[in-house]
Amino acid sequence: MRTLPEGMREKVLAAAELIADHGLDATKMEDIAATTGVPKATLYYYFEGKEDILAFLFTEILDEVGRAVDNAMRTNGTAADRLRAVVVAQLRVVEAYPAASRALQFDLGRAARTPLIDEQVESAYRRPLRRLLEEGVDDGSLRPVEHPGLVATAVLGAVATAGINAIAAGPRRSADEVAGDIVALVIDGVGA
Amino acid sequence: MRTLPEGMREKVLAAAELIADHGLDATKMEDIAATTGVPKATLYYYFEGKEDILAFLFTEILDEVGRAVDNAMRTNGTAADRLRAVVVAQLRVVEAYPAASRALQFDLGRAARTPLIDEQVESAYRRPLRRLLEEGVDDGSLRPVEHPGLVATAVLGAVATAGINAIAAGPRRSADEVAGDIVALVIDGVGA
DNA sequence: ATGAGTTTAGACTCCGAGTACAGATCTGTC
DNA sequence: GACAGATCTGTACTCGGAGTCTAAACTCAT
Repeated sequence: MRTLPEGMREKVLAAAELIADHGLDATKMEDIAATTGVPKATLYYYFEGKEDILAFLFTEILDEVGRAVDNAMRTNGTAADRLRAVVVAQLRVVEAYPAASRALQFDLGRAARTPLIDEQVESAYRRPLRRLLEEGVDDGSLRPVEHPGLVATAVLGAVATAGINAIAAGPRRSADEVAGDIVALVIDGVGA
Repeated sequence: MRTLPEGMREKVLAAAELIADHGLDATKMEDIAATTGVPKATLYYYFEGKEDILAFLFTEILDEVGRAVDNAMRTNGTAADRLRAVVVAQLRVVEAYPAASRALQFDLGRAARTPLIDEQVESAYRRPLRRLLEEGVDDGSLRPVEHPGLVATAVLGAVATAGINAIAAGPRRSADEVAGDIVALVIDGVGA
């Protein structure tokens, strides 16, 4: 993928909606050209193909998540406090990029097969969560778990699934409205 | 889709592995024919097309989840007890159908866009969870949450994501090994 | 004005989904 | 056994869309 010129980024981001609605394979290059306003030949000049466009969209949103999570990790307070902040940060990105988030969930499988994307998911989502779980044991704000990696994956699944299906789709709630329940689930569970 | 004759079901289930590995669109009808041993013309005799085969796979696994969850719901004990049983039941199905589970996650978007499949996800996963959350408030075993539907989605996301990525893929742990951490997360959270 | 990089239209190749159909094989019925 | 109908399968076909190629137009620095 060539580096995009001024303005091209925003145009191409508009393809997210299309892809989220129909899935990548049902989306024709012609359609992407039509909705983004970037001619097909130009798309092929900048991107390797359809998958590359999808990878670009994912990279954009995962970069954003990475930055937001990084900031949340830097706040001071207990690990539990930072865990709350990380979850809220992730939900806010879903709110900011609803179409790309939906596309990401829908074409997750493809995403996971691209090593670069996979690594981004790892570093933006799973690794920080896992680190927090470990730090929380040290500072006493979180309880120890048997498999931290597994629990990190579960938390990621909970936040992403709920976020996407309640914010970017379905009831279209705000991130803040959703955050309470999700944070409470992660920290306290649903037990009485 | 015509009703399948004796033995055809098992053969076609073998396609799950293929689809889970490469995704549906990268999987050629010829490939499915080759790995299942069912000739392409015969596949088209029984199924409308590729999507129909995928829908069949999803329906099979979702039926299974539906049955397992149903049984778990029928056990006696508090809502919290049954919630534990439901989560374990869902993890066991992932363990029993790893390839189909991976395929489901891989082509999640397609599943969500197919009304019949979507309804099955709803009735096998989300509705029971939501009902348990409500019953748990009544019997005092679970705490009330603001949006039960949202929390049900989050729990589904946690269980499915962790199950698929730790049982059907990645570390390939057993359902029982994974269940402890996941159940604990859902009921008690990770807070100290 | 020249040349390098960018942008685009349009025509082309190639692959794979799905179709058509005819022949083969199986199943029951008289 | 012979026939009718359904089931099964090989082969040849159409058609749409991904990606390629080329050449022309346009931009912009020197």
